[in-house]
Amino acid sequence: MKITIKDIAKEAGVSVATVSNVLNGTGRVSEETAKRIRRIMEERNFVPSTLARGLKNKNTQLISVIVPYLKRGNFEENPFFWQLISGVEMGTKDQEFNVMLTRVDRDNDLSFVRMHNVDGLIVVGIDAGSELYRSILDLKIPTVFMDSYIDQPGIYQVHNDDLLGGYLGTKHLISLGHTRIAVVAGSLSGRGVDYQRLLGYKKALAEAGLAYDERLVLENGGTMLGGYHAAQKIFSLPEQVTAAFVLSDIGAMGLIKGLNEMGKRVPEEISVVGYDDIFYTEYMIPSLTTIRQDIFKKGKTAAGLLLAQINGEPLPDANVLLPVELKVRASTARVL
Amino acid sequence: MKITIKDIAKEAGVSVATVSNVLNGTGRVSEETAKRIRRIMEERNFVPSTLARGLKNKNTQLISVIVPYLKRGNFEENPFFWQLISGVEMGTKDQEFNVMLTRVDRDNDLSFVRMHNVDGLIVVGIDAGSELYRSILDLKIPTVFMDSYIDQPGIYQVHNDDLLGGYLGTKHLISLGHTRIAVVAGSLSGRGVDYQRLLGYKKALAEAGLAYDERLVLENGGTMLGGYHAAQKIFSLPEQVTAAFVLSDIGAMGLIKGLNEMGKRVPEEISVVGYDDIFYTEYMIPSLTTIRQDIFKKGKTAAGLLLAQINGEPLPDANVLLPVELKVRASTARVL
DNA sequence: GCAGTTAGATTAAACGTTTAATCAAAATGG
DNA sequence: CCATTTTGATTAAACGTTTAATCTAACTGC
Repeated sequence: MKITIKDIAKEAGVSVATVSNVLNGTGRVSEETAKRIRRIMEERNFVPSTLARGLKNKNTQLISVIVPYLKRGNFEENPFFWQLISGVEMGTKDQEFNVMLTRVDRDNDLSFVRMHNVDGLIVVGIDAGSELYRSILDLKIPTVFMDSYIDQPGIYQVHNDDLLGGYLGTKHLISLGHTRIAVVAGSLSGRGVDYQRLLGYKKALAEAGLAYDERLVLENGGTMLGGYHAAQKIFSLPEQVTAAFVLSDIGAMGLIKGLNEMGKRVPEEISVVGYDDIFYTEYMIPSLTTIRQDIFKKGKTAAGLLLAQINGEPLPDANVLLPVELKVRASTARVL
Repeated sequence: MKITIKDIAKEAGVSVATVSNVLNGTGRVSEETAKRIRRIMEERNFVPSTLARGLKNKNTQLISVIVPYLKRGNFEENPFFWQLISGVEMGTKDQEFNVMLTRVDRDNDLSFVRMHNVDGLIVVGIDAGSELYRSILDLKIPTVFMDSYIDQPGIYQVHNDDLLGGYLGTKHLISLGHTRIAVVAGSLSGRGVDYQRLLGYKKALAEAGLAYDERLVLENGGTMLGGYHAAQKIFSLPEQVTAAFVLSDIGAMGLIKGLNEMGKRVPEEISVVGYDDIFYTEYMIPSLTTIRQDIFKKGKTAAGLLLAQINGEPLPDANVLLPVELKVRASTARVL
């Protein structure tokens, strides 16, 4: 049924080794024979089995993106991840790698990596203190970490400048006259992206001579629903805030909806800044002021780093920091 | 390095065949030996190589979802696909299948299927007249088609009741007093979902004694931007419409944004109905009246059908029709 | 006590590649 | 013209499994 190297060899009247050699450009094969073999492969529509190849030389052209601990829905609702994965996919395509989708649950089960002999891993937003992190390192396969701020040498990492992002968003609000600015973070446990962004927030406050008030910092789990519920919380704060910096666009979407239902007008009564610049920001009503990070590019960069690692190429930099940018749209306004 | 069946065999003092037998529950192995082997496998954290397995018995526990011809961005922006893929993933997980992500471009390159010995395919929204469709059938591997309305026996298919969806959305608008209802379809070439939904639209019109006016039917390519641009088009129609039925929520999002910018108020001046019920419908402003199809379930169903096919189980039905439901929210109102 | 069955294992081939080790013939050089 | 090198190929082992074919010893029934 399936056409193998053996069939090609027989038809060309050579040994399988010769076919393998033209396939890989190894060994010595006369141009004449090579041409003939190539023609036959073309005709017969031959595709070498990655399985057999992988078995022999331990590579499968398969990489996997791991997004730890995200509950169902929680993962799907956030375009961030999809843009990321899409970027990864694009970054691997030219080298004929394929991307396997894997959600790793609390069970920390990574057996799929060895089962499928995955060549490399891209891990998003993991806590360096977690058991999963240890397990991943134990696999000893090429890995690129993303959005994890791991403080350990020899680890390949990709980040956007989260501190700067936190700073820019806050500064923008301050420049509009806001002084009481709530922060709605996804999760502040660990030393991840939100922690960095909060550092940026603090920095901007300090620069403007404003005091940091931790009561203004909320957590929403990075979900729409969390953002939605944050609306009420924001108005039960000790002192009235005039702006909110939500550390995900998805959360901002929920928050604005909540505010809307409470009769609070954005941006007239309260300004909102998001984070990520997902597809929908321009289409939201009002369109969302946000911190843009090029997620697609981030995915592509991580893929590049991973493939270089897999191919044993010398890496220019093991720690890539990508830029962020403030996108001012209609959800922020000068304070009255 | 990697621990194989051979290592287990040696440690247990048996042959590899015996280990393989306890692994698969085949052959005859005394309970005593089996226990010992199982313990050693546990201790050594043994994971059998899917590669070697696949090579021997031609299955790889790998399936692939194919979404044909979607341009970059166009794919990522629509949560429909992610929900679908997520559903597929969930539907395969218990059987230890993994999902490979593959975007097939105009080049119709399906070589990854044979390269990785993919066990089965889920194909979304393909045109039965296309070359790609032929190529897929030529692969002769288990396949489930989704949203494709293929008129050919022996093909496994999953749909939501698109005709009913088109009917319900239209009827809802009619019941609110609307008589001039624009349709913004993604693409009406071919006999796909939008065609079916349009049939439903026509049916509802006919039932209400309203004439079908094809000038009211627009195409937006199923994108946000397309929906956005449709806003102007709608107001250049020969006669004023009071409602729009957009055949994707994403498109509706764009349309509402466009209307908003034109100073048209939704739903006061124009009602909008979407289609899909993606995550964001409840969070949109106004929240979107739409036709709900359980996309996640659709993915899961397709996965079930595919796995049954792969496992050679008798299939209850090769043509599954899932229900749809009208979700009335805030984007539709009685005509003035 | 013996033929026949059964339980519990082993052997070896096969899956589709790659690759190191060989080999034969042709080309080269002095 | 012979020894050496080069060219163009082949052979065979290996990768980690599965599985049909065997084999041996123990058990069964009469």
